[in-house]
Formats: sequence, structure tokens, C-alpha cells
Amino acid sequence: MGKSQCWDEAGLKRGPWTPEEDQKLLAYIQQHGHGSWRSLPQKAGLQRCGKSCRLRWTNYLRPDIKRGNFSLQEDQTIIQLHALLGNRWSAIAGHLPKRTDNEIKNYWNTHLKKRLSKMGIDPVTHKLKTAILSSATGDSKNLSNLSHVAQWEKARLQAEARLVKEAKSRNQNELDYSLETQAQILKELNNNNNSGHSTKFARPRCLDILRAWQSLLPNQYDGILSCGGISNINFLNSTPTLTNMGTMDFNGVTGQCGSELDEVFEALNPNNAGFEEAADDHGDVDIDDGDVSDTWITQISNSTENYVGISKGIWENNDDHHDHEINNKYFNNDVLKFLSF
DNA sequence: AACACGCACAACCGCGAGAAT
DNA sequence: TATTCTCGCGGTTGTGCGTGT
Repeated sequence: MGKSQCWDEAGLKRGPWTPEEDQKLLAYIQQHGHGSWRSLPQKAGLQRCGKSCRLRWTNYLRPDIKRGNFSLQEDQTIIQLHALLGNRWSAIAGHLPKRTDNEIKNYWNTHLKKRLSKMGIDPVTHKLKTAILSSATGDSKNLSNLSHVAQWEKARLQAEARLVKEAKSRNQNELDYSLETQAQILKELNNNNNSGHSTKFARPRCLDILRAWQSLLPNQYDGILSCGGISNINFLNSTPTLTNMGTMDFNGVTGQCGSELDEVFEALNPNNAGFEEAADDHGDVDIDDGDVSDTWITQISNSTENYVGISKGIWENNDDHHDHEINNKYFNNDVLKFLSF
């Protein structure tokens, strides 16, 4: 195919755009639309190839582009989406209003990737670097924390990816629905936070799985996201307490939602090893109002390798002492570090 | 003051997919 | 159906700027 590379075309300018060129391009597109990019430069009086014009427009001149520093919320969204989608920058950009794929890509490569690496997390796989894990000479406490953080994130992503995949198979639009749902919930949570407590972190990542899950069954469990209200979490303190953490209420859905919940929990804990002994005779998590917390507590005490994802479950239960002990101990030490990296 | 170095970001490049012919 | 064209995407490069020596 004799594809012509516009960069090779004689007489065309390359390199940085001048303000005059920007003005010409902007004025032309505002008046006529871009139409065919190939023919645009000549019509607009630019000594550039169409491709160069298109890039300049989409990455810089477009009026709906937001420039400037990325917010913490955007950071988290990018990391989360990258874990799910990989280097599909355009797809990631699709969920970050007013940000371009090029900008996100640059930001990832210059900031986020390094940040994750510093945390000991492989920015490609989002897994803990084994080299760090295997190191016997490092700070064992920090390594332990990193391990838990990475494990939780891995489990969370597995669950989310699975749920999204399943949703997608039911409806091609489910992925967008899930993310839009998350965005809407986040917006509501932000509004809630702004009107009441001020919080350092707007997004309770612990709800991500629930959101994805809710997206699968939006009509059946309307009340599900009343659980774990972020407004109850005060991140402003240096040693935050998780007051009233457990508000997840399975009343009325117990039994009906058991299988779905099991799927989520199995995804959270793919090996499901700890649950088998801790939960019930079925070798699985028994989802009953009241014994959920016991399951977690047993799980935590049996295997510290599995608690991170669970400790973010912030379940309502009938054992407040254990709840707060667990939440304060693990959530504060590990999850918060992840959130505040 | 001059140079080296690293960082951030805009721009370039090549490829593939899909539309048009 | 085959070929050509256009566009969009993701990886890479180039350049300007700030900082340290």
C-alpha cells in the first residue's frame, strides 16, 4: 500500500507550532470544522501536513481540554483504569473528562509509573515486585505492608475485571455503565463529603467492587451502597479512626445474594483457602447477616496473607470490638498507605 | 558563568483498522 | 473482492527548561 507519510512531504514544516500557526488552525476549524485532515492544511493556509494538524488540535488546541496538574482523584482513576485496561490510553482518557490520551500517557510515564515503582509495585502488572519481596535485607515492616497493599489491589482488580467482563457479556454497554455508575457515586460521595466532613480522599476504593457488583444487579440491591459510607471515614487525622465503619446491611438480601457475594469474595481471595475452614461446610464463604464478620475475623487470624482485601470490606457485624481492632490495625496501616502514596 | 544532567511534555513515527472506491 | 485512503492509537523521540556542579 503506497501510504504516504506526511512527514516526508517536501516543503512542509515540522517541529513546534508557533502561535500564528495555532491561530490559523483554530480559526479555520472554528469556522469550517476540520473536515478532511488531509486537505485542511492547504485550506487553512498552513505549511503542515494533515496529521500534524490533527495532533495539534486533538492534543492541544481543542477547547474542551483541561490542562494543568492532575488531581489525586485523577491519579487514582488512571492507576485503576491502567490496571484494568493496560496501555489503552484512549480508553483511559475516555473516562477522564477533558484529558487527552497523550497527556495521560505522558503523565503515566513521567509520574505515576515511577511512583508505583517506588512503592515496589510493578507498573506494568500492578503486582508487587518479587525482587523486593525476596529481599531479606529490607525493612520488613514496609515490605510486609507493600505486600498486603499489592495483594489487596490485585484481588480487587481481579474481582472488578471479572465482574466487568461478566457485565460486558450481558450487555456491551455494561462496562461504561459500571464506570459511569462509579463516577456518579463518586460525585454523590463528594457532594456528601463537601457538605459535611471534609475528607482528604474523596474516593473510598473499598467500594469499587461493590460498585461493579451493583452494576450487574442494579435493580435488585438498591440499598447496597449505603454500606461503608465514606463520610464516616476521617482521613484528616494522621492516625485516622474508622468510626462506624461497618454499615453493610445484608438484611433482606441474605440468601438471595449469597451466590453473587460468594463470587465477589472468591475473586477477592482466589485461593479461597482461609475461608474453607472458617466459614461453613460448603467450603465457601457463608453470607449471612451476622456471621460475616466472624468469617473475616477467623480469616484474618488464620492467615494474615488474606486480610487486606477483606479488611476493606468494612462489614457490619455483631462484634464491634473485633471490627474496630481489625479496621484500625489493618486499614490504617496498609490501605491508607496505599491511598496516600 | 558554563556545562552536564534529568525531567516534562509536545511532537513525531509507524502500524492497524475501517471506510471509501 | 481488492486496493487505496484516512484516521486513530500507542510507542518513541526531540526539545526546552530547571537544577546541580
